[in-house]
Amino acid sequence: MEKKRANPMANLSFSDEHPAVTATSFGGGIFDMAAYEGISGGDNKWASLGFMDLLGISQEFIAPSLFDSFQPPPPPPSTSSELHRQQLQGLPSPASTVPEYSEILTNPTTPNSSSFSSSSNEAANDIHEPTKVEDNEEEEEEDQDKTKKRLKPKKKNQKRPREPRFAFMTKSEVDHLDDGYRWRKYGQKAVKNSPFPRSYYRCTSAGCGVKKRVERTYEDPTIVVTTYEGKHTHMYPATPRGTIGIGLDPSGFSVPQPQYLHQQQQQQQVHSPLLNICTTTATTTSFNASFPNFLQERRFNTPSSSASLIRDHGLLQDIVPTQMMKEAKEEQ
DNA sequence: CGACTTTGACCCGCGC
DNA sequence: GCGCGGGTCAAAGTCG
Repeated sequence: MEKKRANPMANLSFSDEHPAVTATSFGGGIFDMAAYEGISGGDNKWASLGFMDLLGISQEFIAPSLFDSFQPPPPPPSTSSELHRQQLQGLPSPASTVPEYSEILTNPTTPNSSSFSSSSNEAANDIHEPTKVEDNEEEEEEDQDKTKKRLKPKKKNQKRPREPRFAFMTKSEVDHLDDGYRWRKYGQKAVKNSPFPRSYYRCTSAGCGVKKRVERTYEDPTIVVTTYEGKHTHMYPATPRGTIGIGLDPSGFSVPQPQYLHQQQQQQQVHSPLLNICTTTATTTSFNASFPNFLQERRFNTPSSSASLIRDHGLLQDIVPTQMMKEAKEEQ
């Protein structure tokens, strides 16, 4: 049984064995967290920073246009798992605004280090609807011998187009980080050249075909590589797992507390100049997945520090180039 | 009892 | 064609 997925902060401890992450790769670039922490005093402000904060993206960048096709934002984060979720959604993190989440302030944790990459492929132009591969054919075959598995042969000569993928690395002891959506595990496979299996999850919402792969890197077992595939076709769950459905206004968007806004402004002023996100060649052709939207927007809006994007060919080594891993290690 | 995980089998694409 | 590896299915088991 997988008991790691619930998002308890207790499962995420980087204070001692895993000292503060000093470098985070971001799509091929390196985000020097050590410099950040030196400025910030090394406290747990990290836990209250959203990914947009880390990028130095102020709320001006989170214009409505940016979220035209975006998922509604989540409730305030209670754990780093929720920080993780907000990173996925490219949202500022309205941290430490609700008493229930005060534990986040008492845990001397450092943030997860995340490395993002995203990709698409030639067939990624129309992925707005979940792929419905099998329909009537299958029902007709239901009466057939049920002792055999896989009675429903997939349509031949019909390549199922791959959804664009969005992969990132997270330093976490928790395998399945709670990003707010509800996932059902539908498979697990041993990964070649890795002692850690790869888990396959699917969004449980009806009609939503978003998938998620979770695996650990064999080079650094503390790094979890999560790959999202597809786009959610539903609203953000009102009461996601392990979270409380608060902080959402009727439109589904969270309303930052004044305290949060103030905190964020301060942090941006201080930390934005420290971001060192190197630009590499972006080969991604389209971004129809939800998650990379902010990256794309970022690239156009802030040429001085654009996030780099890499293709995901479906394998870990493609998602996370070895060089990137080495760089991250050397910085630690 | 529903939701979810586990796990072995199966399907498919790809390289040889 | 064959073998390998990735991805998926679905029955059975587990949990709350």
